[in-house]
Amino acid sequence: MNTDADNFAQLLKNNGVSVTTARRAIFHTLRDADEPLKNGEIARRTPTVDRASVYRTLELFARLGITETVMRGWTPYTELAEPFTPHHHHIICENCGKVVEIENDTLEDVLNLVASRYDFALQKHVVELSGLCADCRAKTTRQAA
Amino acid sequence: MNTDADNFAQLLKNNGVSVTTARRAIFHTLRDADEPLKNGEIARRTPTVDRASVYRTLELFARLGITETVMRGWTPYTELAEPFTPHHHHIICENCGKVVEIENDTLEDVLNLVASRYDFALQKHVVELSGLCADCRAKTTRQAA
DNA sequence: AATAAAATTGCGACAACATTGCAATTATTA
DNA sequence: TAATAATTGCAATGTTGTCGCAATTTTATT
Ligand SMILES: [Mn+2]
Ligand SMILES: [Mn+2]
Ligand SMILES: [Zn+2]
Ligand SMILES: [Zn+2]
Repeated sequence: MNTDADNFAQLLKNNGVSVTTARRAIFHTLRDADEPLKNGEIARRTPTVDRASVYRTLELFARLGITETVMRGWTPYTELAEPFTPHHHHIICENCGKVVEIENDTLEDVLNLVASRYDFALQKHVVELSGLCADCRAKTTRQAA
Repeated sequence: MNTDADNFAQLLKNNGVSVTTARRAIFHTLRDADEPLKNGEIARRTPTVDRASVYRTLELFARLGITETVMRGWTPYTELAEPFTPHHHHIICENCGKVVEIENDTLEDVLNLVASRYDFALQKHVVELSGLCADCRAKTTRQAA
């Protein structure tokens, strides 16, 4: 049986880069978070690693596909990707900030279809939805009355 | 007949904010661009307006739905939205950087469906695809041979 | 286990990006 | 056109991301 940490180390080796304590530390920060984090927040939660190294590492992780980065408002958020988290997207409540993970095969299929219609071989995609959750809708409706 | 500039002024009035030269200038910069721009680039292309005001204005525009902001790499890009541009998304070639605009109703439908499945009333969505365009695929294949 | 070579890190300085309070200016309303 | 309210520029400051280089850590080799 393989732990995530083992797979992570293996992945680094396969790509010919060193397995270091800094990289492990940042990986753990990401592992512990249950939501995408701002890059600065990753640095803050990994005080043993210098900020410059955090950025270099996040760039490496992104290049190796260990992480994905999405935009919210004007801020990039990073979280673990495919090998360490099932592929998913997010829908965020504009009112209360609640974040729900989305998994939907039809959506994935349509994205591939669209790409091929424009003669592209799809490699990556970003999908971020936002709106009002059921709770907030209920509250808002009540207020309006 | 209504020009975009008229509609823009009207939209501001409807929302109870002033129609100013600074706002018009930034709107024109966006109007003239044929691609999403980095926020700093918007400031550079609108030298008559102070950078601080540019940011305040972009925030206002985003709030009123005049613009949309999408993330590329770790950088936010802004462009005009719905009332001033037909709703669309982008697919970008990872190799040559070519940007193609996407319009696809099925995609829009699926997004709404997915949102409602998670009990959200969809208000906004970000979709950005990337991969290899036909040209770059052809070149790459040839090289591999 | 010890060593040499290579890769990564931290440091410190810096540049770019973004935000803020407030006085001066401009837009709106009457 | 005068009074009021909203917006702007300015200038200072915070935040985020980048870079070169010497010190440290990792890896490969013995
Ligand atoms: Mn997907
Ligand atoms: Mn859409
Ligand atoms: Zn909510
Ligand atoms: Zn291409």
